[in-house]
Amino acid sequence: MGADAKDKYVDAALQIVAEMGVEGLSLREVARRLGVSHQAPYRHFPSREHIVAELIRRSFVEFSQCLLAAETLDDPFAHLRSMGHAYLDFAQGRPLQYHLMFGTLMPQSDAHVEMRMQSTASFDILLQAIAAIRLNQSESAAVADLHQDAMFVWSTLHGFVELQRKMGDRKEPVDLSGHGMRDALFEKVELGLRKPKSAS
Amino acid sequence: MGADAKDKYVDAALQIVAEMGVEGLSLREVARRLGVSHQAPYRHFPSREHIVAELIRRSFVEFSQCLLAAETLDDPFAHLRSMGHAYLDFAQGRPLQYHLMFGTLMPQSDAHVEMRMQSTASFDILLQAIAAIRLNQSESAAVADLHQDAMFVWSTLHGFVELQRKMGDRKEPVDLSGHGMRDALFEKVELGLRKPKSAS
DNA sequence: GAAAAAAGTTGACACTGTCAACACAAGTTC
DNA sequence: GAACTTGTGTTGACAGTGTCAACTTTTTTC
Repeated sequence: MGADAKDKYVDAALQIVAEMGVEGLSLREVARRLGVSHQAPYRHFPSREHIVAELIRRSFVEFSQCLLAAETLDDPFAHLRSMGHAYLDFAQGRPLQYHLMFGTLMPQSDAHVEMRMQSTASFDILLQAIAAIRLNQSESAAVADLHQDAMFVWSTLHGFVELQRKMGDRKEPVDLSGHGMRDALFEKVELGLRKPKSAS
Repeated sequence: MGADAKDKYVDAALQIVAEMGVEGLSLREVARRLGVSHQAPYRHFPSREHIVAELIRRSFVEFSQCLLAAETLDDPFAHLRSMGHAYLDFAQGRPLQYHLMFGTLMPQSDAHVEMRMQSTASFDILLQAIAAIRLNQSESAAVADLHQDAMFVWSTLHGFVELQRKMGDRKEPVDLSGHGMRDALFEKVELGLRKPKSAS
Protein backbone atom coordinates (compact mmCIF):
# COMPACT_ATOMS: atom_id res chain seq x y z
CA MET A 1 0.00 0.00 0.00
CA GLY A 2 1.08 3.53 -0.67
CA ALA A 3 0.30 4.77 2.79
CA ASP A 4 3.79 4.11 4.09
CA ALA A 5 5.36 6.02 1.27
CA LYS A 6 3.10 8.95 2.05
CA ASP A 7 4.11 8.84 5.71
CA LYS A 8 7.68 9.62 4.85
CA TYR A 9 6.65 12.89 3.27
CA VAL A 10 4.16 13.81 5.94
CA ASP A 11 6.72 13.31 8.66
CA ALA A 12 9.26 15.46 6.92
CA ALA A 13 6.63 18.10 6.29
CA LEU A 14 5.63 18.16 9.94
CA GLN A 15 9.24 18.51 10.92
CA ILE A 16 9.58 21.52 8.67
CA VAL A 17 6.41 23.09 9.99
CA ALA A 18 7.79 22.62 13.49
CA GLU A 19 10.95 24.45 12.56
CA MET A 20 9.69 27.13 10.24
CA GLY A 21 5.95 27.39 10.59
CA VAL A 22 3.31 26.54 8.03
CA GLU A 23 4.37 29.40 5.83
CA GLY A 24 7.86 28.00 5.69
CA LEU A 25 6.73 24.65 4.40
CA SER A 26 7.78 23.98 0.86
CA LEU A 27 7.52 20.77 -1.08
CA ARG A 28 11.00 21.31 -2.38
CA GLU A 29 12.39 21.41 1.13
CA VAL A 30 10.52 18.22 1.91
CA ALA A 31 12.10 16.59 -1.11
CA ARG A 32 15.50 17.93 -0.18
CA ARG A 33 15.35 16.47 3.30
CA LEU A 34 14.36 13.09 2.00
CA GLY A 35 17.11 13.17 -0.58
CA VAL A 36 14.73 12.88 -3.48
CA SER A 37 14.10 15.10 -6.42
CA HIS A 38 11.92 18.16 -6.14
CA GLN A 39 9.09 16.51 -8.01
CA ALA A 40 8.90 13.32 -5.99
CA PRO A 41 6.38 14.70 -3.46
CA TYR A 42 4.01 15.41 -6.31
CA ARG A 43 3.59 11.68 -6.82
CA HIS A 44 1.78 11.61 -3.47
CA PHE A 45 0.20 15.03 -3.19
CA PRO A 46 -1.30 16.89 -6.12
CA SER A 47 -0.30 20.23 -4.67
CA ARG A 48 1.20 21.93 -1.68
CA GLU A 49 -2.28 22.57 -0.33
CA HIS A 50 -3.00 18.88 -0.31
CA ILE A 51 -0.11 18.03 1.94
CA VAL A 52 -1.14 20.78 4.31
CA ALA A 53 -4.67 19.39 4.30
CA GLU A 54 -3.23 15.99 5.14
CA LEU A 55 -1.29 17.44 8.06
CA ILE A 56 -4.49 19.05 9.30
CA ARG A 57 -6.45 15.83 8.88
CA ARG A 58 -3.96 13.86 10.92
CA SER A 59 -4.00 16.55 13.57
CA PHE A 60 -7.75 16.17 13.84
CA VAL A 61 -7.36 12.44 14.24
CA GLU A 62 -4.97 12.93 17.14
CA PHE A 63 -7.22 15.60 18.56
CA SER A 64 -10.27 13.37 18.49
CA GLN A 65 -8.31 10.66 20.26
CA CYS A 66 -7.31 13.09 22.99
CA LEU A 67 -10.88 14.21 23.50
CA LEU A 68 -12.10 10.65 23.63
CA ALA A 69 -9.39 9.75 26.12
CA ALA A 70 -10.81 12.23 28.62
CA GLU A 71 -12.06 10.55 31.74
CA THR A 72 -15.60 9.42 31.32
CA LEU A 73 -17.17 10.14 34.65
CA ASP A 74 -20.70 9.63 35.81
CA ASP A 75 -21.42 13.29 36.19
CA PRO A 76 -21.73 14.69 32.67
CA PHE A 77 -20.54 18.07 33.88
CA ALA A 78 -17.42 16.49 35.30
CA HIS A 79 -16.98 14.68 32.03
CA LEU A 80 -17.25 17.88 30.08
CA ARG A 81 -14.76 19.54 32.39
CA SER A 82 -12.39 16.66 31.86
CA MET A 83 -12.81 17.06 28.16
CA GLY A 84 -12.15 20.76 28.50
CA HIS A 85 -8.86 19.98 30.19
CA ALA A 86 -8.04 17.56 27.42
CA TYR A 87 -8.77 20.29 24.92
CA LEU A 88 -6.54 22.83 26.61
CA ASP A 89 -3.84 20.26 27.25
CA PHE A 90 -3.80 19.38 23.61
CA ALA A 91 -3.61 23.02 22.61
CA GLN A 92 -0.72 23.53 25.00
CA GLY A 93 1.06 20.25 24.46
CA ARG A 94 0.77 20.02 20.70
CA PRO A 95 0.69 23.62 19.59
CA LEU A 96 1.77 22.65 16.11
CA GLN A 97 -1.21 20.44 15.55
CA TYR A 98 -3.57 22.81 17.25
CA HIS A 99 -2.42 25.67 15.14
CA LEU A 100 -2.72 23.60 12.02
CA MET A 101 -6.31 22.77 12.83
CA PHE A 102 -7.57 26.12 14.01
CA GLY A 103 -4.99 28.73 13.23
CA THR A 104 -4.45 28.03 9.60
CA LEU A 105 -6.37 29.30 6.68
CA MET A 106 -8.43 26.25 5.85
CA PRO A 107 -7.75 25.24 2.31
CA GLN A 108 -10.96 25.14 0.31
CA SER A 109 -12.52 22.41 2.33
CA ASP A 110 -14.62 21.18 -0.54
CA ALA A 111 -11.46 19.99 -2.18
CA HIS A 112 -10.31 18.13 0.92
CA VAL A 113 -13.20 16.00 1.99
CA GLU A 114 -11.31 13.70 4.30
CA MET A 115 -9.92 16.61 6.23
CA ARG A 116 -13.36 18.04 6.73
CA MET A 117 -14.74 14.69 7.79
CA GLN A 118 -12.20 14.46 10.57
CA SER A 119 -12.95 18.00 11.59
CA THR A 120 -16.63 17.19 11.80
CA ALA A 121 -15.89 14.07 13.78
CA SER A 122 -14.04 16.07 16.41
CA PHE A 123 -16.90 18.48 16.73
CA ASP A 124 -19.30 15.62 17.15
CA ILE A 125 -17.39 14.34 20.14
CA LEU A 126 -18.00 17.58 21.93
CA LEU A 127 -21.57 17.57 20.73
CA GLN A 128 -22.16 14.23 22.33
CA ALA A 129 -20.77 15.35 25.68
CA ILE A 130 -23.13 18.29 25.64
CA ALA A 131 -26.03 16.10 24.69
CA ALA A 132 -25.31 13.98 27.75
CA ILE A 133 -25.74 17.03 29.94
CA ARG A 134 -29.05 17.87 28.40
CA LEU A 135 -30.28 14.34 28.73
CA ASN A 136 -29.23 14.30 32.35
CA GLN A 137 -31.25 17.42 32.93
CA SER A 138 -34.09 15.47 31.37
CA GLU A 139 -34.73 18.28 29.00
CA SER A 140 -35.47 17.14 25.55
CA ALA A 141 -33.35 19.52 23.56
CA ALA A 142 -33.66 20.40 19.95
CA VAL A 143 -30.66 19.75 17.77
CA ALA A 144 -30.32 23.45 17.23
CA ASP A 145 -30.00 24.02 20.96
CA LEU A 146 -27.33 21.38 21.17
CA HIS A 147 -25.35 23.04 18.45
CA GLN A 148 -25.82 26.30 20.21
CA ASP A 149 -24.43 24.98 23.45
CA ALA A 150 -21.60 23.16 21.76
CA MET A 151 -20.72 26.28 19.89
CA PHE A 152 -20.67 28.21 23.11
CA VAL A 153 -18.38 25.74 24.82
CA TRP A 154 -16.04 25.37 21.91
CA SER A 155 -16.03 29.09 21.32
CA THR A 156 -14.90 29.73 24.82
CA LEU A 157 -12.16 27.14 24.75
CA HIS A 158 -10.93 28.03 21.31
CA GLY A 159 -11.04 31.74 21.92
CA PHE A 160 -9.22 31.26 25.19
CA VAL A 161 -6.40 29.39 23.54
CA GLU A 162 -6.14 31.82 20.67
CA LEU A 163 -6.02 34.88 22.83
CA GLN A 164 -3.62 33.21 25.20
CA ARG A 165 -1.27 32.86 22.28
CA LYS A 166 -2.05 36.26 20.88
CA MET A 167 -1.65 38.12 24.13
CA GLY A 168 1.42 36.23 25.19
CA ASP A 169 3.67 39.22 24.76
CA ARG A 170 1.90 42.05 26.49
CA LYS A 171 3.49 44.45 28.92
CA GLU A 172 1.96 43.29 32.15
CA PRO A 173 2.46 39.60 32.49
CA VAL A 174 -1.05 38.19 32.58
CA ASP A 175 -0.95 34.66 33.82
CA LEU A 176 -3.28 32.82 31.55
CA SER A 177 -1.73 29.43 31.69
CA GLY A 178 -2.41 28.85 35.37
CA HIS A 179 -5.06 26.34 36.25
CA GLY A 180 -6.90 28.96 38.23
CA MET A 181 -7.70 30.60 34.97
CA ARG A 182 -8.97 27.34 33.60
CA ASP A 183 -11.18 26.69 36.55
CA ALA A 184 -12.66 30.14 36.33
CA LEU A 185 -13.35 29.57 32.67
CA PHE A 186 -14.97 26.22 33.21
CA GLU A 187 -17.09 27.60 36.00
CA LYS A 188 -18.45 30.30 33.76
CA VAL A 189 -19.09 27.84 30.99
CA GLU A 190 -21.03 25.55 33.27
CA LEU A 191 -23.12 28.44 34.48
CA GLY A 192 -24.02 29.12 30.88
CA LEU A 193 -25.03 25.51 30.36
CA ARG A 194 -27.00 25.00 33.53
CA LYS A 195 -29.55 27.65 32.85
CA PRO A 196 -30.32 27.53 29.20
CA LYS A 197 -33.63 29.32 28.85
CA SER A 198 -34.55 32.42 30.72
CA ALA A 199 -33.74 35.86 29.44
CA SER A 200 -35.71 38.56 27.68
CA MET B 1 4.32 63.97 4.72
CA GLY B 2 4.95 60.44 3.59
CA ALA B 3 1.71 59.10 4.99
CA ASP B 4 -0.18 59.79 1.80
CA ALA B 5 2.35 57.97 -0.29
CA LYS B 6 2.09 55.01 2.03
CA ASP B 7 -1.68 55.07 1.74
CA LYS B 8 -1.52 54.37 -1.95
CA TYR B 9 0.29 51.11 -1.31
CA VAL B 10 -1.82 50.10 1.64
CA ASP B 11 -5.00 50.61 -0.35
CA ALA B 12 -3.75 48.52 -3.22
CA ALA B 13 -2.59 45.85 -0.82
CA LEU B 14 -5.97 45.71 0.87
CA GLN B 15 -7.63 45.40 -2.49
CA ILE B 16 -5.44 42.45 -3.33
CA VAL B 17 -6.12 40.81 0.01
CA ALA B 18 -9.83 41.25 -0.67
CA GLU B 19 -9.50 39.47 -3.98
CA MET B 20 -6.95 36.80 -3.24
CA GLY B 21 -6.56 36.51 0.50
CA VAL B 22 -3.55 37.36 2.62
CA GLU B 23 -1.57 34.55 1.08
CA GLY B 24 -2.11 36.01 -2.34
CA LEU B 25 -0.68 39.36 -1.40
CA SER B 26 2.61 40.09 -3.09
CA LEU B 27 4.51 43.31 -3.15
CA ARG B 28 5.12 42.88 -6.82
CA GLU B 29 1.42 42.74 -7.52
CA VAL B 30 0.95 45.88 -5.47
CA ALA B 31 3.58 47.59 -7.56
CA ARG B 32 2.05 46.29 -10.74
CA ARG B 33 -1.37 47.68 -9.93
CA LEU B 34 0.05 51.07 -9.11
CA GLY B 35 2.03 51.08 -12.31
CA VAL B 36 5.35 51.37 -10.55
CA SER B 37 8.40 49.19 -10.52
CA HIS B 38 8.61 46.09 -8.39
CA GLN B 39 10.95 47.73 -5.93
CA ALA B 40 8.94 50.87 -5.29
CA PRO B 41 6.99 49.42 -2.35
CA TYR B 42 10.25 48.72 -0.58
CA ARG B 43 10.78 52.45 -0.20
CA HIS B 44 7.83 52.43 2.20
CA PHE B 45 7.89 48.99 3.74
CA PRO B 46 11.08 47.15 4.63
CA SER B 47 9.52 43.80 3.87
CA ARG B 48 6.32 42.08 2.93
CA GLU B 49 5.67 41.35 6.59
CA HIS B 50 5.75 45.05 7.36
CA ILE B 51 2.97 45.90 4.97
CA VAL B 52 0.88 43.09 6.39
CA ALA B 53 1.54 44.45 9.86
CA GLU B 54 0.38 47.84 8.68
CA LEU B 55 -2.83 46.36 7.32
CA ILE B 56 -3.39 44.70 10.66
CA ARG B 57 -2.66 47.88 12.55
CA ARG B 58 -5.17 49.85 10.54
CA SER B 59 -7.74 47.14 11.05
CA PHE B 60 -7.28 47.45 14.78
CA VAL B 61 -7.80 51.18 14.53
CA GLU B 62 -11.10 50.67 12.75
CA PHE B 63 -12.02 47.95 15.17
CA SER B 64 -11.40 50.15 18.18
CA GLN B 65 -13.55 52.84 16.66
CA CYS B 66 -16.38 50.38 16.17
CA LEU B 67 -16.17 49.20 19.75
CA LEU B 68 -16.11 52.74 21.03
CA ALA B 69 -19.08 53.63 18.86
CA ALA B 70 -21.24 51.10 20.71
CA GLU B 71 -24.07 52.72 22.56
CA THR B 72 -23.00 53.78 25.99
CA LEU B 73 -25.95 53.00 28.17
CA ASP B 74 -26.41 53.41 31.87
CA ASP B 75 -26.57 49.72 32.57
CA PRO B 76 -23.04 48.39 32.17
CA PHE B 77 -24.42 45.00 31.16
CA ALA B 78 -26.43 46.62 28.41
CA HIS B 79 -23.33 48.47 27.37
CA LEU B 80 -21.32 45.31 27.20
CA ARG B 81 -24.05 43.67 25.19
CA SER B 82 -24.05 46.59 22.81
CA MET B 83 -20.31 46.25 22.49
CA GLY B 84 -20.73 42.55 21.84
CA HIS B 85 -23.04 43.33 18.96
CA ALA B 86 -20.52 45.84 17.66
CA TYR B 87 -17.87 43.13 17.84
CA LEU B 88 -19.92 40.59 15.93
CA ASP B 89 -21.12 43.20 13.46
CA PHE B 90 -17.57 44.13 12.73
CA ALA B 91 -16.58 40.52 12.28
CA GLN B 92 -19.48 40.02 9.91
CA GLY B 93 -19.33 43.33 8.10
CA ARG B 94 -15.60 43.62 7.66
CA PRO B 95 -14.44 40.03 7.47
CA LEU B 96 -11.25 41.06 5.75
CA GLN B 97 -10.14 43.24 8.59
CA TYR B 98 -11.34 40.81 11.20
CA HIS B 99 -9.44 38.00 9.63
CA LEU B 100 -6.37 40.12 9.34
CA MET B 101 -6.48 40.89 13.04
CA PHE B 102 -7.34 37.51 14.45
CA GLY B 103 -7.02 34.93 11.74
CA THR B 104 -3.58 35.71 10.50
CA LEU B 105 -0.33 34.48 11.80
CA MET B 106 0.81 37.51 13.72
CA PRO B 107 4.15 38.59 12.40
CA GLN B 108 6.72 38.67 15.18
CA SER B 109 5.01 41.37 17.14
CA ASP B 110 8.23 42.58 18.68
CA ALA B 111 9.21 43.85 15.29
CA HIS B 112 5.91 45.67 14.78
CA VAL B 113 5.40 47.76 17.87
CA GLU B 114 2.73 50.03 16.48
CA MET B 115 0.61 47.12 15.44
CA ARG B 116 0.80 45.63 18.90
CA MET B 117 -0.02 48.94 20.50
CA GLN B 118 -3.24 49.16 18.54
CA SER B 119 -4.04 45.59 19.41
CA THR B 120 -3.56 46.35 23.08
CA ALA B 121 -5.70 49.45 22.79
CA SER B 122 -8.59 47.42 21.44
CA PHE B 123 -8.32 44.95 24.26
CA ASP B 124 -8.30 47.78 26.76
CA ILE B 125 -11.63 49.04 25.48
CA LEU B 126 -13.22 45.74 26.36
CA LEU B 127 -11.34 45.72 29.64
CA GLN B 128 -12.85 49.02 30.59
CA ALA B 129 -16.37 47.87 29.85
CA ILE B 130 -15.83 44.88 32.11
CA ALA B 131 -14.37 47.06 34.82
CA ALA B 132 -17.54 49.14 34.74
CA ILE B 133 -19.57 46.04 35.53
CA ARG B 134 -17.41 45.18 38.45
CA LEU B 135 -17.54 48.69 39.81
CA ASN B 136 -21.29 48.69 39.45
CA GLN B 137 -21.44 45.52 41.48
CA SER B 138 -19.38 47.46 44.03
CA GLU B 139 -16.90 44.68 44.14
CA SER B 140 -13.38 45.87 44.21
CA ALA B 141 -11.81 43.58 41.69
CA ALA B 142 -8.20 42.74 41.29
CA VAL B 143 -6.64 43.47 37.94
CA ALA B 144 -6.10 39.78 37.44
CA ASP B 145 -9.83 39.15 37.85
CA LEU B 146 -10.59 41.80 35.30
CA HIS B 147 -8.28 40.22 32.80
CA GLN B 148 -9.86 36.91 33.56
CA ASP B 149 -13.32 38.20 32.82
CA ALA B 150 -12.22 40.10 29.75
CA MET B 151 -10.53 37.01 28.46
CA PHE B 152 -13.68 35.04 29.01
CA VAL B 153 -15.83 37.51 27.12
CA TRP B 154 -13.42 37.97 24.28
CA SER B 155 -12.80 34.25 24.09
CA THR B 156 -16.46 33.60 23.66
CA LEU B 157 -16.95 36.24 21.00
CA HIS B 158 -13.80 35.41 19.11
CA GLY B 159 -14.32 31.70 19.26
CA PHE B 160 -17.88 32.16 18.12
CA VAL B 161 -16.84 34.09 15.06
CA GLU B 162 -14.05 31.71 14.19
CA LEU B 163 -16.16 28.64 14.43
CA GLN B 164 -18.96 30.31 12.57
CA ARG B 165 -16.53 30.73 9.71
CA LYS B 166 -14.95 27.33 10.15
CA MET B 167 -18.19 25.41 10.34
CA GLY B 168 -19.82 27.34 7.56
CA ASP B 169 -19.81 24.41 5.23
CA ARG B 170 -21.12 21.52 7.22
CA LYS B 171 -23.80 19.12 6.10
CA GLU B 172 -26.71 20.18 8.22
CA PRO B 173 -27.19 23.88 7.88
CA VAL B 174 -26.63 25.23 11.36
CA ASP B 175 -27.91 28.74 11.59
CA LEU B 176 -25.25 30.57 13.49
CA SER B 177 -25.74 34.00 12.08
CA GLY B 178 -29.22 34.49 13.46
CA HIS B 179 -29.61 36.93 16.28
CA GLY B 180 -31.17 34.26 18.41
CA MET B 181 -27.78 32.67 18.53
CA ARG B 182 -26.24 35.93 19.57
CA ASP B 183 -28.71 36.48 22.35
CA ALA B 184 -28.16 33.01 23.69
CA LEU B 185 -24.44 33.63 23.67
CA PHE B 186 -24.72 36.96 25.43
CA GLU B 187 -27.02 35.49 28.01
CA LYS B 188 -24.51 32.82 28.85
CA VAL B 189 -21.70 35.32 28.98
CA GLU B 190 -23.61 37.52 31.38
CA LEU B 191 -24.34 34.58 33.60
CA GLY B 192 -20.62 33.97 33.78
CA LEU B 193 -19.97 37.55 34.74
CA ARG B 194 -22.71 38.00 37.32
CA LYS B 195 -21.50 35.32 39.64
CA PRO B 196 -17.75 35.46 39.70
CA LYS B 197 -16.74 33.60 42.86
CA SER B 198 -18.38 30.43 44.01
CA ALA B 199 -17.37 27.06 42.68
CA SER B 200 -15.45 24.07 43.93
C1' DG C 1 19.95 77.40 -7.31
C1' DA C 2 22.46 73.84 -4.49
C1' DA C 3 22.10 70.28 -1.16
C1' DA C 4 19.56 66.73 0.75
C1' DA C 5 15.99 63.63 1.16
C1' DA C 6 12.38 60.93 -0.76
C1' DA C 7 10.75 58.08 -4.29
C1' DG C 8 11.33 55.18 -8.21
C1' DT C 9 14.15 52.21 -11.56
C1' DT C 10 16.81 48.33 -13.52
C1' DG C 11 19.11 44.14 -12.82
C1' DA C 12 20.32 40.43 -10.52
C1' DC C 13 19.95 36.13 -7.14
C1' DA C 14 17.93 32.29 -4.93
C1' DC C 15 13.82 30.42 -3.98
C1' DT C 16 9.04 28.74 -4.83
C1' DG C 17 4.90 25.80 -7.13
C1' DT C 18 3.88 23.36 -10.94
C1' DC C 19 3.74 21.44 -15.86
C1' DA C 20 5.77 18.10 -19.17
C1' DA C 21 8.36 14.38 -20.61
C1' DC C 22 11.17 10.63 -19.58
C1' DA C 23 13.15 6.39 -16.67
C1' DC C 24 12.78 2.36 -14.25
C1' DA C 25 11.16 -1.11 -11.06
C1' DA C 26 7.38 -4.57 -9.80
C1' DG C 27 3.51 -6.90 -10.82
C1' DT C 28 -0.40 -8.53 -14.01
C1' DT C 29 -2.43 -10.31 -17.95
C1' DC C 30 -2.45 -12.62 -22.24
C1' DG D 1 7.99 -15.02 -22.10
C1' DA D 2 6.12 -10.49 -23.97
C1' DA D 3 3.33 -6.58 -23.51
C1' DC D 4 1.37 -3.63 -20.45
C1' DT D 5 -0.11 -1.13 -16.46
C1' DT D 6 1.14 1.10 -12.08
C1' DG D 7 3.82 3.30 -8.70
C1' DT D 8 7.64 6.00 -7.99
C1' DG D 9 11.36 8.97 -9.08
C1' DT D 10 14.12 12.07 -12.32
C1' DT D 11 15.55 16.13 -15.19
C1' DG D 12 14.38 20.35 -17.22
C1' DA D 13 11.81 24.08 -17.86
C1' DC D 14 8.60 28.33 -16.80
C1' DA D 15 6.62 32.09 -14.35
C1' DG D 16 6.19 33.97 -10.06
C1' DT D 17 8.13 35.57 -5.59
C1' DG D 18 11.07 38.39 -1.78
C1' DT D 19 14.93 40.93 -1.46
C1' DC D 20 19.78 42.94 -2.10
C1' DA D 21 22.54 46.47 -4.65
C1' DA D 22 23.37 50.33 -7.36
C1' DC D 23 21.70 54.00 -10.07
C1' DT D 24 18.33 57.87 -11.45
C1' DT D 25 14.74 60.96 -10.93
C1' DT D 26 11.76 63.90 -8.41
C1' DT D 27 10.67 66.71 -4.53
C1' DT D 28 11.64 69.31 -0.55
C1' DT D 29 14.40 72.39 2.11
C1' DC D 30 17.51 75.93 2.99
